[in-house]
Amino acid sequence: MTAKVLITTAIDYVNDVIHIGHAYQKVLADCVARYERLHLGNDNVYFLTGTDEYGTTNEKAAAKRNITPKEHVDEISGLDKKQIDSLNVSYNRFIRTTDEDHKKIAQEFFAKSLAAGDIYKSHYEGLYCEGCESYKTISELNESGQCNLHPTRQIQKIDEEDYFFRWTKYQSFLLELLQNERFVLPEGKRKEMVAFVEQGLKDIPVTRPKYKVTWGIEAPNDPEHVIYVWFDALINYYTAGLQNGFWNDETNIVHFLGKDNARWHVLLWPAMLKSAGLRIPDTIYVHGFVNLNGQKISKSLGNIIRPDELVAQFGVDPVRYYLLKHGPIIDDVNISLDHIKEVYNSDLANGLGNTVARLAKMAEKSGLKFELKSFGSEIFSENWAEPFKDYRVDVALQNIWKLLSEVDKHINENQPWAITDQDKLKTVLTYEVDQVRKIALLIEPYIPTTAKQIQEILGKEIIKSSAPLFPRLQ
RNA sequence: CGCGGGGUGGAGGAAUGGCACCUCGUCAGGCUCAUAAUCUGAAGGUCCCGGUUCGAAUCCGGGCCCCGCAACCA
Repeated sequence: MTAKVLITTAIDYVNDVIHIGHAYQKVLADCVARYERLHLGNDNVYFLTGTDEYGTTNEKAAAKRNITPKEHVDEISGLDKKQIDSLNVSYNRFIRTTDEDHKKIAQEFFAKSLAAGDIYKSHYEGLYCEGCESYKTISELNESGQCNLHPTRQIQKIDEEDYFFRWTKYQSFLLELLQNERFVLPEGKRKEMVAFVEQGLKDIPVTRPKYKVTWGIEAPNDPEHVIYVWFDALINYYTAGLQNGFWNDETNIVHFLGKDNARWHVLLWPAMLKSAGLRIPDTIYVHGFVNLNGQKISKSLGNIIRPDELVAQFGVDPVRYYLLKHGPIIDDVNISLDHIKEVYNSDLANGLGNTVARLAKMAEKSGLKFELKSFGSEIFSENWAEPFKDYRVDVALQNIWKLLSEVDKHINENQPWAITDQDKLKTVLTYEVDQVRKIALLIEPYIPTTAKQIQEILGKEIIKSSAPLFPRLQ
């Protein structure tokens, strides 16, 4: 068992503020990070999230708004951070690829790969639409080879000098790496990746000429080039991990990301690390996407929901609870406000909140004292914790709710309200109070604020009832 | 024949050859500590056609339907 763990999310590109789909990933990683902190201790867990800020898109967006790229990315990154904070995500660092330390370390990384002979100069040939001002692949064009959005313009053939990364060199290394069943989770995604490598990789450009893009980290070997945005972005994990003592063999390194990012993280990133002679991550966990009312979340559909809007409506813990229980841990899922409300009422109001309320009331009425006990580390080998090995926070949560349901059953079967014998009453209520005290600990990774509230209500020798934790929604 | 995922009671999800399971909802009953709560019980299901098998949601063939991806949108 490794003693330390580094948990990362993908860093979000700042072309737009993150929405509820991105937020799922942060909450997922946060839940795992909080679990690991309970398990391994705060100092042995490092949790990283942040923003990816370079590239032409941002340079152009800034020009359009008549501000500098830096001003543009500062603004969006700040808004992203606010969204993530609204969900009570306990990152150790919010990294930005424009941070000074990252620039330096990305250049050093690039230099290592260069020294290994894996970066070479060549021509990049591609298609370019002047209307879109972006590169196109053949599949993006219509039958007559024109851009769908600008069919009147002639597609330009671009042939520029770029530095390329010898991705092909690492093909067999990657296949070998993919033999490890824990390298990519869930299982289905690993197989997709194997299939992709088997089709054959192609070396890719890792720099852009400065006369086209200035908003990037300068290539250490050539002041006329900047490092391609994806190459630099991946390095963020190493930037933070290295400086905090989490990029080493004592650390279990886990990346959480969405399915669209799988190829880069599973196939390019390990090849880059290998080339630079650095440690490869242990597990890349790939989750699905969130759909809203059966539709893909997108700007053009105009159906974007921001995390803080949901938090304003339901509260931070209910949103976290919902995402962790019903989020796209493997496959895509569909969410709706009605479903969130339904789950809020059944699991939180009728479930957890009601159980705490009925128990607190009976404990108060009894006038008894309930001694405090502490729970040992053995609780992490119990059934509820098992699914965390595969990051199945949803299954672990179901197991925790089974414990809760057992308490309700126990109350109904023993009818503490009808017990007149004080000793017997104490035995029954003590068991039930202790069970819920334990549950309050187990839910900390999921709904930390509520966990604290329950600990305040029940975590005392003299228990007093209090207002409902989750008032029913009509 | 570009690649891939999927179709399970009213809703959402499990189950990869062996009695179809869970949550929500619905219905009936119990209880009264609790937020119209909670407990017990019940009804209701494997997209269609064919095949393999003692046995198929699961494997094979065909069909219908949904959804992703196609090398920088979690």
